Amino acid sequence: MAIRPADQIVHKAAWLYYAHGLRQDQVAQQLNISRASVAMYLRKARETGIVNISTSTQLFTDDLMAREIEDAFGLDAVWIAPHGDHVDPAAEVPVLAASVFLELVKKGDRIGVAWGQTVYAIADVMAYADLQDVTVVQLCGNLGAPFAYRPDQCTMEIARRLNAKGLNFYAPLVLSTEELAQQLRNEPVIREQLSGISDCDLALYSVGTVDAESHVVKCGALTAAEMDALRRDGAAGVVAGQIIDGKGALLDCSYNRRCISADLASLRAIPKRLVVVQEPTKFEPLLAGLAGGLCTHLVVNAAMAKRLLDHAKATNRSKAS
Amino acid sequence: MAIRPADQIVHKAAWLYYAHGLRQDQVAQQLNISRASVAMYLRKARETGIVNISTSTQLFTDDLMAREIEDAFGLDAVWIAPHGDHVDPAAEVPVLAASVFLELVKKGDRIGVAWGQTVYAIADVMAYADLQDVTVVQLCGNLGAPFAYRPDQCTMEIARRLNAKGLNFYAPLVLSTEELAQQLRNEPVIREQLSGISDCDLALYSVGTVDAESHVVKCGALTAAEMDALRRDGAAGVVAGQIIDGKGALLDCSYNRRCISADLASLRAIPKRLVVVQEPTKFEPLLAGLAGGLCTHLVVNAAMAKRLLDHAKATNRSKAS
DNA sequence: CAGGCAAATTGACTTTTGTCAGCGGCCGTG
DNA sequence: CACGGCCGCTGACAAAAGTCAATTTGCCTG
Repeated sequence: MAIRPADQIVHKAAWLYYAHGLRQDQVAQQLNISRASVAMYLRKARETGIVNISTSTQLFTDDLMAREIEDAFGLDAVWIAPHGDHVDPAAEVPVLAASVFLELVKKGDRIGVAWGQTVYAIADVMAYADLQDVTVVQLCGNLGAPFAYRPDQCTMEIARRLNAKGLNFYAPLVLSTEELAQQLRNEPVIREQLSGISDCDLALYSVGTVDAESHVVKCGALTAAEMDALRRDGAAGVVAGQIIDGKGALLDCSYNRRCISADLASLRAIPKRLVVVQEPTKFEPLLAGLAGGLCTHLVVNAAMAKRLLDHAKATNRSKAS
Repeated sequence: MAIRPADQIVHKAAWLYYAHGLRQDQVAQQLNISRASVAMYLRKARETGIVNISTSTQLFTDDLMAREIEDAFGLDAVWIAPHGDHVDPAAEVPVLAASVFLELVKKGDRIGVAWGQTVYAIADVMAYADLQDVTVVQLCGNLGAPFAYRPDQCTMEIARRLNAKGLNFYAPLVLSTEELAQQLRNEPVIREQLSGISDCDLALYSVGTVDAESHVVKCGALTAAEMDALRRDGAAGVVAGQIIDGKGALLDCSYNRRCISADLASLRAIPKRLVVVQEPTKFEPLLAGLAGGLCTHLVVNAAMAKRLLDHAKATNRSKAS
């Protein structure tokens, strides 16, 4: 991607301002344009990722609790969003997750992205970056639902923010028969996408609940009654559109067999698996995901962190006795 | 390195301001401090690398000339600083080099740094970063000279800017006898440092001239007359305090044998070797360095770029004829 | 525990930056 | 070639950020 001539001036302004530390009026003088234009160009530079402003997320890993969770669950890194000592507590987890995500991405990476409200919220607050040789791939099939957090939207939005290539997935998440799903999985286009998943360097997803509030129910992939039945059969959470049991293994059910999504083994083959959980109701699903080794890097809020730790301690005690 | 409690507030302020996009007065309100303090903390955050602001250097690689030089000399990447269409043309190369350097550094890297005016100028304008697991190692022995750009100063300053570990080199650059140099090289402390050089992921250096203006002459390691003699014997440039011939090989001379510095083979073992050249007089030395494969990434100004290209074309023509 | 010193904090002021309505040029169209 | 719509630029004003002297706080010492 060659720089368009129009971007040249944006780049120059950004360079003089941010790299050389000139003031806007000096930049304006230098480039023979008005200062107002400089201000505009600078905004554009920030929105394009020509200029990158990032904040260290160390504060949130430095928590003692984060260390304890890392140890208890064998994770590589944990970030804990403190509870509401600031204006918009709901935004804290996504904002933190977005920063963490950008910290984990490297040039040339291939990134798998699933879907859900949380993932979309992260995309929405993510800073712009200029990672042209990065590829963002969709981890699971699509839903026709009119929600903004559809798999393709999540992938596209993140790709847009990073200035990266977005690789979409042109198949429905769930089909009506197992046979059709199998056939579709064998289609070259789909097969290629699915087999490319294990080559990712980084994955981003949340976990879903297995109740009437679940996205797969809200999007019409399953009825609330069907979901209830699955829960009685051991369903504990949803990852990349698929239902897992309490141990984090794929639940043996028709729904999963009709699903076109990333194989759990492929997910586990991705070295960095960033899981972000926000809602308190997602405690059990998260435990399932952790048990199944679907997570190496975790972002949660303080309340969830506490529950995780309490759970780990309780489990240890019962083991010891 | 645990975060000191004093840094906590700096971090929080930076987080609210840069990650959440609050205004300074809102941050002040949130943290129950005055806005003036917030402004101060934010400055501190930038100076500590808690907040990172970086500008893409694409503009400077996108030049057609840069591509041509890459091809002509087989380099991985070339950046060209445009000539003085801006206030401080002398600062352009160091500022660009500093940005490029920061773009090339990755977490966990080991970085070799040589010395010289150019290297120090780069360190001096380098943005602050928070790369705690990075190690900066000094590539060559020290000089007692009262210049700011001594090897240890260069290493230390860069380490300070990156918040990295600085590994200094406690030996003189040149000794009076070859025997002593050899003995010193065999000292465990020194040997360890020297053998660690090839493990670097990135090296930063410039090349020096072989005249009375050379740093090794100005610092008293060689007299102007000795340097003259060496030039007649084929000396073409100075890299990490050592003298190389026109082909970029170590010149066979007493000075080099008395020198404690990075073995050229070790330098070549470093995957990314960033060479930065500013002064026009360094054309021949640069050619020598390029010929010796001592450079993979190059930052020069437009005038130097032109000379390099002209030289390459001339060489090609004479080859063809 | 008083005194003194340095560092941190703040209120008030100045400088710099963000914004937006309005102006002017450019291009496609009738 | 005139017209209208659109885009990008600018001037002027409002908002936000930077700065600094004065003051407070915390801390060490005698």
